[in-house]
Amino acid sequence: MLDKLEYLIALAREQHFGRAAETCGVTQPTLSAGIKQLEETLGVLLVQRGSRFIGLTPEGQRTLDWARRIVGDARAMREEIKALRQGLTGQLRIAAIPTTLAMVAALTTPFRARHPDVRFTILSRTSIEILNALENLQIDAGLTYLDNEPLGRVSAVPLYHERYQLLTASDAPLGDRITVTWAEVATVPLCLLTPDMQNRRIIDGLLRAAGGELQPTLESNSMIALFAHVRTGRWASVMPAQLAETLGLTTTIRAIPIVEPEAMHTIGLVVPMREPMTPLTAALVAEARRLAVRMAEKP
Amino acid sequence: MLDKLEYLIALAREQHFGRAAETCGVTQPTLSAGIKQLEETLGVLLVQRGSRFIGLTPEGQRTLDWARRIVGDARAMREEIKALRQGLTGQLRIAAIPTTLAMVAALTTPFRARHPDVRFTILSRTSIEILNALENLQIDAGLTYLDNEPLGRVSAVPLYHERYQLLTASDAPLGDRITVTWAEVATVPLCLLTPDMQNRRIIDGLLRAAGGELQPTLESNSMIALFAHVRTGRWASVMPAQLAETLGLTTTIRAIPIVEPEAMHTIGLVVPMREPMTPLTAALVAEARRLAVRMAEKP
DNA sequence: ATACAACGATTGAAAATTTCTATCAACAAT
DNA sequence: ATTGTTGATAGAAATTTTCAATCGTTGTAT
Repeated sequence: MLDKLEYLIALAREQHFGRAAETCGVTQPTLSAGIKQLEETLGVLLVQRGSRFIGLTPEGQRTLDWARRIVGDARAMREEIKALRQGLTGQLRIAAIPTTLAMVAALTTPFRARHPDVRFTILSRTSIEILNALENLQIDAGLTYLDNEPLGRVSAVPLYHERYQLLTASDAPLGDRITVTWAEVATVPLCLLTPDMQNRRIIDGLLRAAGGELQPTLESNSMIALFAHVRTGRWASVMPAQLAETLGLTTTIRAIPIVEPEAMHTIGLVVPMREPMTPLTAALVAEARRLAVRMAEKP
Repeated sequence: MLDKLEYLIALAREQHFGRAAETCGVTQPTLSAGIKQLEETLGVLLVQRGSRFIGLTPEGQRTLDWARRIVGDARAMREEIKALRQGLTGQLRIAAIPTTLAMVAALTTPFRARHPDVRFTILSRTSIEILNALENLQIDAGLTYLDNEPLGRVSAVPLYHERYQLLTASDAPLGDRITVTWAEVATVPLCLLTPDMQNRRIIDGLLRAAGGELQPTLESNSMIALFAHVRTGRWASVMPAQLAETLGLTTTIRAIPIVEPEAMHTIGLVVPMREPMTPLTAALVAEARRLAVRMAEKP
C-alpha cells in the first residue's frame, strides 16, 4: 500500500508512467499495476486515461494529497527512529534560489559542526521548483522568498532581508556613485537572471516602476555566469548585498546600493509542514533560527 | 508496512501476541514475524521480550505514536474517497459514558435523517476506556466529560452541562422536597455507578465536600439497573437531569434538583484530532455543533 | 521435584503476491 | 502508410506472506 502511494506521487510528478516507474526503481508494468490496484482498493479512477497520461481525476488529486502526507509521515517515522538509535545521520536535500546559494554555507557550516554525520545535497532551483519539490518529498528544505508569492503547505523561518546593489566596474557609467536609483540602473547594459527566477521578476517590477525601459542584454540562470560577465567591465548586474559580498569585490568591481525605493524582500528557510518534523528538518530549522538571530544582530 | 503498523497497534492494545493476532485476523506466528520485520526495517527493538510480552521499548512507544497516525490517515483516506464516490456510508462507532447514553439518540437521530446510509454502533464505556479506544482507532467518537480529567490528542465539541438530581420515590424520605442539598442526599440509601465511572467519582467528591459519609448500598455499571432499583421505591439515586427526563418519571418517582452547590459538568463529543477529519467524523461533529446550539436555546 | 499450562519463537511447506520480460494495441507525428 | 511513443496485458519467475505444527522457556499448581 505504501509503495503504491509512492507510485502515485511519482506519477503525478512525472506525468508519465515510464518515467515515474524509473524514479521508483521498478518497471513500467509494475507501476501500472500498482496504480490500478490502488484504484481498485479505493473503488475510483485516479488517473484520466486516454491513449496516454492525461492527468489525475479529482479523486486522484485528493488521494495524492493523502499519499504525500502518509508517505511523508512514514519516512519521518523511519528517520526519527534511526535518529534515536544513532543520532542525526543521513542526507539533507536543500534547494535554494540562485541569489541565496552563497548563504547556504552560513546554514550548513554551523549545522555540520553540530552534526558531523549529516551529508548535504544543495540544488539550485527556481522558487516554484522548490515548492513543487517540497510537495513531492524530493527535497527536505528550501531557501527562497517568503513574502512575494504564495507558499502553500510549508513552515517558514525568516532569515534575512535581501537588499539590492548595482554590481559594476568602477570605470563604467555610474561606477563612481555612492548610491544609484532604479531609474538610473535601467539605463546601463544589464545582465540578469532568466525570467523564470523570482529575483528577476522582482527586479523587472522595480525597474518598470521606476519608469525604466527593460532590456537586459544578457540572461542566465547562473549567478556565476552573471558575475563573470560583470568582471569583464562591460556589463553591470543587480545582486543582493549578501551575495555580492560573498563573491568578493575587487578594486575594479564595485557594489553600489540602489535606492528610490530601497527595496527589500524576505528570504527564509521553508520546510514541509509536518508535526512533528523529521529530526533532520527540526535540527535544520533550529540552525536557521540561530542564523536569523546572528544576521539580525550584524546586518 | 501498513499492516505491520496495525499489528503494532493491536499488540500495544492487547499486550499479548496471541490476542493481538486474533483481532488482526491473522495467526500468532504471522504477527510475531510482522513485528520482527518492523524491528528489522527500523533497526531497533520495539518490544521488550522476556518469556512473555513485557511492554514496548521507548522506541516502540514512539513508533506506536507514528503508527496510530499513519494507519489513521490511511483509513481516513479510504473513507474520504469512498464518500466522494457514494456519499456518506459506513459505520460510526460511538462510545458513551452511561449517563450520556440517552443523549446519543439526540445526536444519531438527526444525523441519520441527513445521512440514511450510515450505520451506528453505540458502546457503553468508561471515560478512560473511551480515550483509549479513540487512541487505538477502535471507535470514531466518544461522549464524555470535557472538563474534569485530561483528554489527550482529541478534538472536543461541548454539548451541554450535566446538572444533578436526586431520583427517588415520592413517599420516601426527601421525596416531597422541591430541592435537596448534597448533605441531605448523603443521608439516604443510594445506588450509584461503580467507581471506575467518572460520574461516580464526581458525585463522591460532591458528597464528601458536603460532609456526607459515603456508603452507597448498591453499585452498578448500568444506569438501567440503577433506575430499576429506584423504581422499587427502596433506593434513591443521583442522575443528570437530561437522563432522568429520558428514563421517564412516573407519579411515584420524582427527580429533585440538588443544590449547595449546584454542580455542573460539561459533556461533549470527542473525536480523534486529525486534519482533515474523516468525512463521517466531520459530519458527526457538524451534527454535534447543531445539537449544542439547540440545547443551549432550550436547556 | 514434577507435571502442566501459557506464551512467543521457529520451521517448513503451501499459497498468494509481486515483479519482470516480452508483446500488444492505441494513438500521434511525419 | 510508417514509425515512434505510451500504457495495458499475458505469462513466467521470484519473492513474500501465511499458516499449521512444533519447540523452548517460564511460571504455576500439585
